[in-house]
Amino acid sequence: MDGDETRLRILDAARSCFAAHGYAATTNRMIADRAELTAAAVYHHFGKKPDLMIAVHRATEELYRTRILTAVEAADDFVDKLVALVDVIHDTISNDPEQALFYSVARDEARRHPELKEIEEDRTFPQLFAEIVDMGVQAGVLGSDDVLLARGAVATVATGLAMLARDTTVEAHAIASEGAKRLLLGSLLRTPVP
Amino acid sequence: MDGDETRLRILDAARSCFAAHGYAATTNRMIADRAELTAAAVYHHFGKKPDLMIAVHRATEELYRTRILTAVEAADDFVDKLVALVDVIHDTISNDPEQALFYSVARDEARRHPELKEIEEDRTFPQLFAEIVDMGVQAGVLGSDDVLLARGAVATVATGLAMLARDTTVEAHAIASEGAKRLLLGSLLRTPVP
Amino acid sequence: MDGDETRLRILDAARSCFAAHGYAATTNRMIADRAELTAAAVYHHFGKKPDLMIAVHRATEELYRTRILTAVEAADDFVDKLVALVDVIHDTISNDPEQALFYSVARDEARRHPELKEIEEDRTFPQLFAEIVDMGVQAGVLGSDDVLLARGAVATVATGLAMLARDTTVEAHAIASEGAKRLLLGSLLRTPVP
Amino acid sequence: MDGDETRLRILDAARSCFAAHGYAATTNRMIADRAELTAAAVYHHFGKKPDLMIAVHRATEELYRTRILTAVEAADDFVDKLVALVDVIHDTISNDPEQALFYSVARDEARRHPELKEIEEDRTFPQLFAEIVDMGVQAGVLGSDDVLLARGAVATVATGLAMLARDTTVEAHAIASEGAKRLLLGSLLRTPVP
DNA sequence: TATGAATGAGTGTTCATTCAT
DNA sequence: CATGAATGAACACTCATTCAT
Repeated sequence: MDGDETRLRILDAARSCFAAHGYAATTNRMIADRAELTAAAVYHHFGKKPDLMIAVHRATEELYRTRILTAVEAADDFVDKLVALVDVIHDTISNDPEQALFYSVARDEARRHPELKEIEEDRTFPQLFAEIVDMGVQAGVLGSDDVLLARGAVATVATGLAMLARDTTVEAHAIASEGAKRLLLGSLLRTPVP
Repeated sequence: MDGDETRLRILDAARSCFAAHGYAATTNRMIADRAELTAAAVYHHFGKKPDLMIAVHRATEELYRTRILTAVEAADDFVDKLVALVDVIHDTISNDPEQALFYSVARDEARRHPELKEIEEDRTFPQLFAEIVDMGVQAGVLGSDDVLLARGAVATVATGLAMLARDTTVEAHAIASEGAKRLLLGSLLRTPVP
Repeated sequence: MDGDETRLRILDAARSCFAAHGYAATTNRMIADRAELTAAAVYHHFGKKPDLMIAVHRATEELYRTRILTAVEAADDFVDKLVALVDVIHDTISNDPEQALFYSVARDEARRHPELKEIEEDRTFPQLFAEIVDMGVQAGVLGSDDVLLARGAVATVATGLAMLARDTTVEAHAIASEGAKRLLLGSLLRTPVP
Repeated sequence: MDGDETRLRILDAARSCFAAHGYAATTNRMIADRAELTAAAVYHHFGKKPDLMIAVHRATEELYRTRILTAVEAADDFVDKLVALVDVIHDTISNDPEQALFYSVARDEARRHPELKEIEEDRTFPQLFAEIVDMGVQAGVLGSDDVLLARGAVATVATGLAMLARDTTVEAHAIASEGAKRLLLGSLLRTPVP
């Protein structure tokens, strides 16, 4: 029996359950059933419940991070990088809304349950956004005194898009994404966009 | 041993706990401890856990509704009514952020737990906003064909302010409230605001 | 408010509930509801649960005892007394089967719950039957060496009729009663019945 | 940690407790203690309380059915089959009176608790008796128009013997069994028994 | 006389977790 | 790698009982 594939099945199942029912209301059996396994098997692979939650969070974040970085690095111009950033966020959310839902649920639950503090303290996205903003500084399109402001702006827009996904249709989200692009391009960059 | 006062203490305690820990993670003992009572006493007054949650929700809503209606009706002009609406929302949220937090948590949990469907189906706020918008129509400041649009706008702004309260400082919320006023006045009314 | 009538209402309600659900499964609230009172009121009149059960038992027995004695004493001949005995048992059971049911349930439960030992130790019926048999001895129709045997026979027939009532129709019970008369008259008495 | 043996221990413990205290007064911890286990372990094997009660009932019935059928089929003549039937009932009851007690308690409780309706609806014994009576018809010793009557007679005698066991000594039960045989043989069969 | 408020002890049940296999 | 058996701690909820009013 393939261990890696099993781990993936468990992660998937756990993400669905946590997203749908929250941390406290999700039982190990629910996850195990969904993954077509025993609860003991879940333990074998991920240990205790908070560990599993953290693992799902890490996996989700890792996936996001890779996708975003890849997309941003593929774009040449910094302007294109920002556009690519918003696009990849929108695409990811649209293709798998459950992941976005899990992500925001995880943030909520981390605030409540001390055992999840690793999630609360996680800095993946701030760091990622800082890296992206730094690209702009190095390209000379962003003033170094605007760095903090710019990071905040990128974070706000990204978080906003993620939150929006909880109640919005795909179409509305697409429109919001367009708006987000305008916002980022228009207000952040020195050189006005044609 | 005053029944009414005890009921209030339980409602308060329950609101705090549900807001802080969510529905599933809140135990009846937590609530009882906070209200300085036994868990059995909570049952004596409110019955089962979902009933208590619903009671808290109803009480919160009732309070909001009364406050908002009173404030709006006290204002003469429709423009003043809108201003009063935003102000009272901001004041309420600033003075007791826990209530606002409970309110949004309740909505989230109602989606997850079928026993709470009474909360999900509650229409207090849409109706309230409809009433307010109707005042505008009767005052002649709102075209009757804009009614649905206006209701949506008011709802969006109100919900937005409530959500904002989850992560924002009081000052930032005050600023956002000002922005909200501009938005409502500028985009809804026939007669442009000077 | 009339205390005596209330006591009767409680006794009635309790008898029904105990008969229908047994001792353990009957709650004080059930009884109180049926008597249209509060559980605390039940306590006011009868004290703890076993006390109430015992009170119902005593009342039931007292009623039976009075009825039976009256009927038996009204008959002149000893033969007529035996006939009257069976008749009054049959009538009582047919008119209020719930009482008969309660009676046998009480016996069962007394064996299980030590708090009810007063019920188990009760000797009302054996004594009653002994009294009746003694009438036969004094009348010279029963030999004094047959006394124990006769008491046993009367007890068996009475108990049997009571038990029968749990699953039988009124008609069938009437027939069984006739049979019981034959049995008693034919096998107990010295002088053969014409 | 043998699952099957544990299940048997739980069934035994549960039968004892239900027989002694009735359904409502039997707690899961009592059963668990008697089986030298935790209450949670009982749940692991049998689920909820009614399920356990039903399982005990089924097991008891299954055992009875097998024993009776085996004994009856082993007898050649139909007369011998009837004798074997009474004998096996008497033996079973004498050897393990608790089982017989459980059986009658289960019937009583099933009438009271709707969750136990599976027990009330059970038709194992009527069917079994019907099968036995059919053997008599096929052997030509019973007229086909007496089938229903014969089934009733067998059922009555069997139930009577079971009920008798609740208050009688083994010796008295043995005598009653002899009487039961006479009754069945004398009144049911065409050919008179010598 | 009758009630509502309050409690402590318990009940059935669930669940995260461990462990031998 | 995966499972079934087992547990301890907890949870929602109930109930008999008391007491002040």
